[in-house]
Amino acid sequence: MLVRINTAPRKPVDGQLAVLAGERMFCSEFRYRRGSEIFGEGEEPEYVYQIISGAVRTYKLLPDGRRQINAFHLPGDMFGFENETTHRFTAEAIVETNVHLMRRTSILETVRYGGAGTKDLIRFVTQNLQHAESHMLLLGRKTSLERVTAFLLEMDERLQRPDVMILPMNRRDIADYLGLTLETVSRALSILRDEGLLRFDGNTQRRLELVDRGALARIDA
Amino acid sequence: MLVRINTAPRKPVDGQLAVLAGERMFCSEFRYRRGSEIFGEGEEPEYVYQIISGAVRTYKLLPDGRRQINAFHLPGDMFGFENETTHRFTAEAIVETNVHLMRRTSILETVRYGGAGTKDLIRFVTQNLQHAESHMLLLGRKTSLERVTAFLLEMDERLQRPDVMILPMNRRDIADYLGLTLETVSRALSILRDEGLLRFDGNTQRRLELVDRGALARIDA
DNA sequence: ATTCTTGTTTGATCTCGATCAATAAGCCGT
DNA sequence: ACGGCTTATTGATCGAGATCAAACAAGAAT
Repeated sequence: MLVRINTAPRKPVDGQLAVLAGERMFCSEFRYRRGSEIFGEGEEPEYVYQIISGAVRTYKLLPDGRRQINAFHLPGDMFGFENETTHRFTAEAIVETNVHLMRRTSILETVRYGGAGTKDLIRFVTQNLQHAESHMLLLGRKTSLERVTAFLLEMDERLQRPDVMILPMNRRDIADYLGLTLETVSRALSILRDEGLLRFDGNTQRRLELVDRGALARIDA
Repeated sequence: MLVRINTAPRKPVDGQLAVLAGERMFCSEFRYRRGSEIFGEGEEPEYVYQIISGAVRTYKLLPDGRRQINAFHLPGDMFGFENETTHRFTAEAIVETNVHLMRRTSILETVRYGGAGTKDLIRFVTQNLQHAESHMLLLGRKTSLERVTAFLLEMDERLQRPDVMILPMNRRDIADYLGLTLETVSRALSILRDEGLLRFDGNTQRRLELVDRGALARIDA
């Protein structure tokens, strides 16, 4: 029997960025090592990025080091667009990551001249906003078990429900995304495992299999 | 000595909506009673709103009634724009509220035909996103005292630092905005009062005066 | 004024998730 | 394979904020 795992990107990678800027736009490629910074909060935005392979986290820090991850970006996803003169958060490669990048000014020109990409740009920003709004509900009002379950279902969907899900991020990243500690994330995963809703696959804790998506969906209020 | 309070709107109310749609656009007026719903989550979006006077809360609910308020809207603010076919949250008047409203389709047409309002629309959505991103940091990582302080400073700024700030929303609204309970909000306010950073003005708890904005800013990490 | 309702504060106690701590399990390079 | 390092799990304890509860204050209606 064939087991689908999410090692290879499953979304078409050509889409959004090209649409946004018009097909003939120059689009170079770049590779970031695991853990390296792609851009920092407060820096001037030069490029817009689309992930070819790998994974990226974007986050904000408080002065004392507390971290809130806004979003994880997976193959096919765009990130880094700014309307202002500074980046509002930091972006880092979670694993070795290949991206397409394109000058931000190219995209702004598209908008200025009423290009076809304008609607897509509005849709892109709106989708980010939509994600942020549901994440506020999670952060403000959900329990730890609900948060972890919501995270699993979000990743499951974005990876197109693979049989075995390979998470690129560690427990601390998940915790900083969900407003929890890594211990609480680990405990919640253990509970879900003990109740038979998911399985850790083989001998590594980053591969997991959602056994009962229905029951998980019922937990995520 | 003249004491500035925020009973009257201080921002020009003409701005955004008119710019967005073009000056000649038809723009009617409407009044909502205290507590009444302006639109509900899941409904089809018909209008975009700009507040003339009053205040509005927008929120999401979980099935069991837990509520997360995304944002408060004050005189001059626009809200209710949707790119999708349904509203992503509910909007209610907090107090008696007068709005300008304009058909959503008019605004979408402006974008379709590459109107001057397109850039403003992108800026509008981006500002919402920006607010949501910093609110995620608050909800995920700040303490109750930091949250309440951040709320006070946010309102202070949006009301243009009046000498006496009149909050239109009650403690429960503030709590549901900050991911806390109303008791915790009340306790935090009492702490700030006891430490001399703010005063309750006269005999009502909704009027307050920020005595030491510097100290408040230092608390809000 | 008086009553009713709604909103706010304050206190007592509880609980969920944080913190502290130890162990275990992978991963990587040699 | 081995050792060194990072990541994850699990247990014990703590504490910030929730919950439960009561008293109090402020409007609004009569």
